[in-house]
Amino acid sequence: MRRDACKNAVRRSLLHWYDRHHRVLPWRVSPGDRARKASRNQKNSCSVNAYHVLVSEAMLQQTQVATVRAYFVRFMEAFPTVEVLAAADEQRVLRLWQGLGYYRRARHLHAAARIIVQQHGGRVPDTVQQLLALPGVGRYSAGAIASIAYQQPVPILDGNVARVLSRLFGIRQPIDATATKNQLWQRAGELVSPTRPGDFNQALMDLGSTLCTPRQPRCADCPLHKLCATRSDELPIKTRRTTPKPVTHTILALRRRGRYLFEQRSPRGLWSNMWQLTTAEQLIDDPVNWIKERFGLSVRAPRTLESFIHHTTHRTIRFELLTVAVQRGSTNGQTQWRTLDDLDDLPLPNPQRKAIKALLATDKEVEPQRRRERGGRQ
DNA sequence: AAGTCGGGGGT
DNA sequence: ACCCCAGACTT
Repeated sequence: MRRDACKNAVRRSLLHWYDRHHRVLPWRVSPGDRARKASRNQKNSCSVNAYHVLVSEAMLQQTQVATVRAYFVRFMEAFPTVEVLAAADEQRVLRLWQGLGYYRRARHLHAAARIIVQQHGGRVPDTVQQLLALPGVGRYSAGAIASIAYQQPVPILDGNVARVLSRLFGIRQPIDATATKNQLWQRAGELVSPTRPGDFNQALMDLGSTLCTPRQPRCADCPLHKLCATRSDELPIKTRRTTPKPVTHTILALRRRGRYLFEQRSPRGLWSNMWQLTTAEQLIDDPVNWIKERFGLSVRAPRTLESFIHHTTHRTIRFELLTVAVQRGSTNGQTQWRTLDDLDDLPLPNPQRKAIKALLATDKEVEPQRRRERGGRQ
């Protein structure tokens, strides 16, 4: 009984706060817009944006709202409907995802779009069970799409919500433990508003990202202050921590008549299906021999350009960038010779973009010299 | 239950 | 340096 009263107070306070302070986001239909559309009796006023919600949720996985904004807008301009996305080349989808990270998400979203068109008549499914069957859609995303796009009273649990609920209820167990997560899912399920589930879930996330932040939460401004068991940043408790492993990758940029050799990475693992200059995921002591063995090409001494560090969650990668001039060399389906001013269609990981920038800088130095030399002889 | 998968924001 | 982010998937 007391728990029910508390529950209602949380819902009321949070939704009231959300109505006044919700963030305005490109993929979000504000409560006012929805009411206006409903009053005009527009068909599908909620379900038409389910595709927008699907795309945004894919982009937002482990990625901050501020980062996603521009990517979402560009993506929707390129692929305005689920049909357009389903018909697109994966290469183009990856290119629009370039720089966002976790590239498997893009391929999953693309595959999901094709399933939605082929098996669901182009309509994003509206049940958690059907949503969970889509690639790249897990428990969180299924709940988010069902509640936000279809007003279904189902919970969500992401990093924000876990932090807010752990503080609100004073949950002192580590939130990265499976048992704690299950407990939090249950509490979220009991708490979710039956009348405005989408707004309620988004309100929890907005609260977590603007007031109930990991450090220095603004408890004085919090609508749940009087209901909160913690009112500080002493919760949540986390246990997991991993230190990145230091490794070296060697980029051997093969150059032939102003073009560089690009190869596509494997469909699995890091930067899956993205493109790169010929790169070995180790330190190459003897580049000449390595090229001989790998490509069957005899080359003169390579030139070392630069070395730089790239950080990912699990690795600290030192990239060694070398260039090698070659006289010949073939291509197959996984490789292409490209000029550096014609790469707009190739999805490239950030460190590769950095390497290409360095190549462009040195080409600018080298080219005029050669031209002068040729001119001098003539 | 632990590991893998990116890159940027904030402190 | 470190933690965190509208997680999902594999092992």
